[in-house]
Amino acid sequence: MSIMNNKSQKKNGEGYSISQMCERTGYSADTLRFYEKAGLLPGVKRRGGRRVYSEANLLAVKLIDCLKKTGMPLGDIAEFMRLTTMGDKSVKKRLEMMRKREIAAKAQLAEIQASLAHIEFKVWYYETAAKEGLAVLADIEAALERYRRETGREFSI
Amino acid sequence: MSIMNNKSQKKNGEGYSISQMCERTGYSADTLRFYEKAGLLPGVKRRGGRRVYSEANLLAVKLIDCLKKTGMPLGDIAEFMRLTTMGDKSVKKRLEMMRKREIAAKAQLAEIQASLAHIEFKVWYYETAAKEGLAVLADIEAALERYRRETGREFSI
DNA sequence: ACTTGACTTGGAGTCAACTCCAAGTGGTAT
DNA sequence: ATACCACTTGGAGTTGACTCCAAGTCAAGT
Repeated sequence: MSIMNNKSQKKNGEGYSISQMCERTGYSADTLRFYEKAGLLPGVKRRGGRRVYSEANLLAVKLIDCLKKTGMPLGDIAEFMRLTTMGDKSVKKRLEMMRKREIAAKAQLAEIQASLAHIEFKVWYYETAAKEGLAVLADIEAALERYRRETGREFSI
Repeated sequence: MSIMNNKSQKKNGEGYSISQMCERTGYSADTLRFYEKAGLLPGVKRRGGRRVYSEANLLAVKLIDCLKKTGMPLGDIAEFMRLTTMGDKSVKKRLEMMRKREIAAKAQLAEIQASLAHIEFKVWYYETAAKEGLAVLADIEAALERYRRETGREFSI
């Protein structure tokens, strides 16, 4: 329970340790190190050999998380991050990449929505089968028609 | 240009060849064989050693596609497909699995929407940077505030 | 009968994205 | 001073999902 002494005063003046980054991002230390090695996190500083992450690094990890969720490969993310170290002359390229990502994300959104519609039909199907048995749903077209009637939802396989 | 003879009359009376399945599903022949080996497609028939896929098999592949898109591992899909071969006594279990999938799909939908919001901000950010330079956006909080003002969209990192 | 081409099998190889390990180090607490 | 523990590195191993290959088979057309 010590007040900081002369030397450790600047200890936590800036930046996060790797374990703090794990808490804040949900990524494991191994993964954060792996990302750095793979070029996804350029410019992580060291103090006494240890990694010290900046606020910008934290924002970068959050962006990586978004890009990954829309299916962007780590190699492409690394390329993007490399561009961010190049200032204004890489802005056009970065804009282009983000526009492509926007399209990809919208496409993925549509896919998941279609999948969800299918799964919701399956839930109804098995709820009905649990009550009435699978036999009454044997005719798939009739089952789909009944699903539309009962739920008001539009769905066809 | 032959009319079917006595023997080949029933040739295509029922079912699809593997190449027809590739066309209809977008999956490669290797992948369809791999899925069968992994237990995702139980009950594929043979004629003269060759696979003959039924309408039910086609529907199964379409369901696999949905489940995969919501992030379900192939092992879990195989388990689900095994249950579908067991009739009414597996309905409760199947319902349970589909309800879990519904939750997973909705969660994924929310994630992609959040990612898309982030990416749309980035597109605006680089569009603005392309016109005015990165310097005017250096203060991230100010940039976010300007983004909300200019686009009417809600977003914060 | 012979060629062609789409199919079969088992098994090996590839790829992305981690995940784990062993040996060593630096700052803090007793 | 010593022990502790979170951290460091390079590199090997794992997992999931394919993808490719070699050798063989079957049915249809010439």
